[in-house]
Amino acid sequence: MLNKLSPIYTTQFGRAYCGDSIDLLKRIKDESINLVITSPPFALLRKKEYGNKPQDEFVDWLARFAKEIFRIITKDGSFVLDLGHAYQKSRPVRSLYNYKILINFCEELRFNLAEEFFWHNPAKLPSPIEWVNKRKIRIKDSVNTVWWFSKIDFPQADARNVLVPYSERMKKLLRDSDKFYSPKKRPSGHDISKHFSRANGGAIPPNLLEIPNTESNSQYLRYCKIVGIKGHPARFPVKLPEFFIKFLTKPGDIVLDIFAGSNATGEAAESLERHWLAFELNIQYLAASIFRFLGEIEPQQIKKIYESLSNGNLHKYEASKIKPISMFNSALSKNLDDIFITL
DNA sequence: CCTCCGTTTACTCACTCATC
DNA sequence: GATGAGTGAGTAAACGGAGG
Repeated sequence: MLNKLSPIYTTQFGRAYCGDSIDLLKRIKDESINLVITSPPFALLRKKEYGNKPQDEFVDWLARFAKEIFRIITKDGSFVLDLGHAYQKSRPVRSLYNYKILINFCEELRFNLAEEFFWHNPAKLPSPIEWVNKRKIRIKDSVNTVWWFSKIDFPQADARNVLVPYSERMKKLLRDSDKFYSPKKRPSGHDISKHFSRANGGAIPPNLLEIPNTESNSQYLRYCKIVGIKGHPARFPVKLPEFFIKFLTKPGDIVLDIFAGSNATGEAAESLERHWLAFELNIQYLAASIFRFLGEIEPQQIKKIYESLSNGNLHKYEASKIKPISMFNSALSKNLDDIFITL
């Protein structure tokens, strides 16, 4: 094994490593990562090209990674896990695999469930075809469960970073609370006071995250087309990691995605000035993920970069040299070498 | 030629967003 | 305002290869 791990590319804030995440996680020091956010291959019945695990092996398989994650996140760090649902084989009955993960991580690995989130993708196609489209005995499943785990009861979190605009009705109330609102005890028993009319800069968001996954002409996809490859087949929208990075970290913190795929997490972290690490087993997926960081460059140059990264030479590429970052805040600079164990 | 496998293919549709 | 591109899932039938 190499003494020093070599990223296949770096940016101003991040590093992308190719390899088995179990091995890579073991090279990270205890309590050094603020947030791990990831979406593993789901335990679907349909075989996917990125190699998903069967339902009966899934919990044990993912728990091996989670154990390392528990070790490497800071005391007040978080672990956010996006999981889609699946059906049992040959039955219109749900698999409980994502709930088994939740219970295993909390009861065996001693994670807290800080909060459960639901990612609603309204543009999800109606599926699975057999139960939903053909027989019409089930309706379309358009939410993923997103479990937010922590080690302690009070992990770093600030909802003020993820406030959403007030509704039109609430804006009216804030303009003239006397006219639109009368503080009193509600039938539910809640005593809604005068404080309800105080403007706090936005509404507290719900745990239902409505984010359509409809990317169709991003720079990433355009560059994939230029190079002549398909984009990663199961990308999550950048807005999803963006929400949790804003909510659970500060600028300069370190975010890790252990199943990085096309590195949407890295893109979100980079734009929010958080350091990031991306681990991905498939060199082609990881090589293409550099497209997110290149800016507008010539097609010939895009092809050259992709070739040199995907040929397996683990050629180190600095995206920041291609796309100069003008507004780099040096106060946030951190030596990412410090978080790795040197053998 | 037939059987027993495993593999491939047909089936079926809601919604968003950028661009023209 | 219309258009095109992109986003997936599980079953069962069809297909194809190996072996007798």
